[in-house]
Amino acid sequence: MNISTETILNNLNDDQAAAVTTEAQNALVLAGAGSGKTRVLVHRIAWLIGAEFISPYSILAVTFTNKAAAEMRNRIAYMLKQDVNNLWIGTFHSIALRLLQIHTEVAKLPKNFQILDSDDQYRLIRRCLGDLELDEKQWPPRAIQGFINDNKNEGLRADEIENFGDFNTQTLTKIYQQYENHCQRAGLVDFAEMLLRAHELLLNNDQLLHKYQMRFSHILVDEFQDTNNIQSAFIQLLAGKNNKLFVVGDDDQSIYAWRGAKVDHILDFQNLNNNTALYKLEQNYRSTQNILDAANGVIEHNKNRLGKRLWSAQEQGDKINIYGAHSEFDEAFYVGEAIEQLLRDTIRADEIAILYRSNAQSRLLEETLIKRQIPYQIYGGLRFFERMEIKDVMAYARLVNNRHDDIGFERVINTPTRGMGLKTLNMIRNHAQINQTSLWQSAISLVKSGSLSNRAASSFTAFCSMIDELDNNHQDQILSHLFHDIIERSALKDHYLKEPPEKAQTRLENLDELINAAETHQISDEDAALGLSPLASFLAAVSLDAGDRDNEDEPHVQLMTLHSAKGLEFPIVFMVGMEQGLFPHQNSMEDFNKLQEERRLCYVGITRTEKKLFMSYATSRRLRGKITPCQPSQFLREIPNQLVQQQRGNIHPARHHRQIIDSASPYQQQIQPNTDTPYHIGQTVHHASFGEGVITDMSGKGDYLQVLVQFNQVGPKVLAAKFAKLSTN
DNA sequence: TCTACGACTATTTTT
DNA sequence: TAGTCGTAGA
Repeated sequence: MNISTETILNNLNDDQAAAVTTEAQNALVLAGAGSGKTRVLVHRIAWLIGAEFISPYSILAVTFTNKAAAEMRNRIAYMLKQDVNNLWIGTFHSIALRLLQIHTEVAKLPKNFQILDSDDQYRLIRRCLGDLELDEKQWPPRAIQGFINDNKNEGLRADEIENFGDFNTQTLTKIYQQYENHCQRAGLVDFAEMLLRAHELLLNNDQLLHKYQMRFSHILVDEFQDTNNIQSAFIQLLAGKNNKLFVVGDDDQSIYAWRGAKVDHILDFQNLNNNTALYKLEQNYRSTQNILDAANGVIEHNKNRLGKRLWSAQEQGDKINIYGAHSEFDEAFYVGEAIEQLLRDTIRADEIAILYRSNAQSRLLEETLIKRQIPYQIYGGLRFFERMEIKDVMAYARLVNNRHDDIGFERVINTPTRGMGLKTLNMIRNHAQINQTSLWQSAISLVKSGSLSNRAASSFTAFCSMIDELDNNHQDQILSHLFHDIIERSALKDHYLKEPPEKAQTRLENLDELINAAETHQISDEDAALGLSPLASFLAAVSLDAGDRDNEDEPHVQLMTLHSAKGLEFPIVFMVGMEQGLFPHQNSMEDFNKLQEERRLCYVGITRTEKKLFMSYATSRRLRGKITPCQPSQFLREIPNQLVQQQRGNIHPARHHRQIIDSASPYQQQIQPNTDTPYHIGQTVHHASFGEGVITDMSGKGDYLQVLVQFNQVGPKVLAAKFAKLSTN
């Protein structure tokens, strides 16, 4: 080993070093935001290999995203200056998948089983509903999807669900069962299934369990606060009584309870695992003290915390800017203006992030940035491998790989249209359902028995020979050739070209990108060892790949939801839409636990900031088509007052809407300079539905003019003058 | 098979 | 308001 222990401990603070060198069997590292969490994990693994001489082969490291896994692997290799290929490091899903691939037979899966993404899963569920002749109105596929995944995350199979004679649960369970049968027959594995089946694989096979328990003497888990029940059970099972568990997490950053993550796992870790040493990392290397104080101030309103208080050796820094806008337009204008100023002050665009609670908020901000010609990049939305054209081509590829892939079959049997409409497809489905075969098989036998219409029969025969030919021509195993052929021969290209030119253009570009991806796909040693063909290896890799590619050429302002900002950091952060009902979100406001999660989300947002934080809210906003008066978010008030620099407005709850009277926005004047309004305070006005009232307050100008009207019948209302059509008699 | 229109809905998302 | 989705009708 060519690395000294000093090198490993170099540049670690005392707490970090203590965690890295722990001799306790188990360790729980509570790592606050920006406290060097990944660093500790990387150094811990380096320490195990370099100082304790543990073989990389005996180490398992688990993360939640591919990105985190890749980063960790690189940093370890860089530090140790050696290849760490035999170190198992990956996401829960990729590790589970690997186990299933190695032990397909024991796991009762066909050798060429396929992965279902959530869109595929949704389609399959709808098909199951059709099989069972259930009405989608009464049994919404989305809800069923939730039911199935929730239960899988709890480790429950359909036959293990208690229904207590409840009809609802009985039906849901029946659908779950039908879905499971389908998957089993067609060799399909969804994301939750991967984890569940990998867990069962070890749980039900003492020999295998023993083998892996003997192998992985050291198990490390990142983002432990985000584990769901099955993930936690999997880790605990693998760790057994004797192996060493090293988990890192932050209870204050748990923001995924709504998808099954349980903070309890981190809260209970010490009780569950004897000999656990606790380490807290509270020194933050990212943010100024003011930002940390603000974050601390907010998160302290939560109960049941393990308790941490971030501090920084950095300067106090700037105060937090809070801007009270009149409307979402005013807010966007403010953000645009502020960003332009920052860019003039030599801040690079990619040093700036705009964070919001929900995706819908991005639109107006985008428009503003476009207008000002500020380059930006949006995170989220459709991922590369989820795009329609990509999934279409992939479906052909899946059929080439495995004719019995029903998901692929359903997707492209009539795309582009080839005269195999709903009627034919239903016939094929029924026949398959009765005979328990794949759709492909079913279609072949229907053609043989002459049950299909001539048109359908001949078009299926043509489809068949196309897939076969693609397969035959692919004997050279060069993926890019295959994908090129698929795109040409399937007539998909012409199909997309019928769309509006701009759309078609993007689609074709994406297809080129897909050929690129195929060309650069490298089959890993493990995949090769498993005997996977390049195609099979590519299909599996794609299923687990979010496929977001970073935009490198020019710096862009980053726009994303607060959720997707987790784990990232930016010198300048804008948190917009800080309003009751939007953030905290309406659906989370009444429930204590949900509100706490929203608060943690706010904490995550604030702690993304290195230097300067701008927060903003609007006193009125168009929500679901309706202009709604809004109150500043309670989280704004939880920030200690002395840290705040209030740009305009007042974050304390309005008394009789007094706050909208205050100074007009300097930014608004630039939109609509000095437009005289036809209204004045004290004026009597008439509204089509609210009736007669008196204007008691006004703010904004021009298109953005808002009036507070005290109506005789319905009381006070804030109205946008432009839309309210008030008559003044 | 394609188009048009009405109904419905509207947090957060990795794998 | 705006976008998606399913169905009716040509």
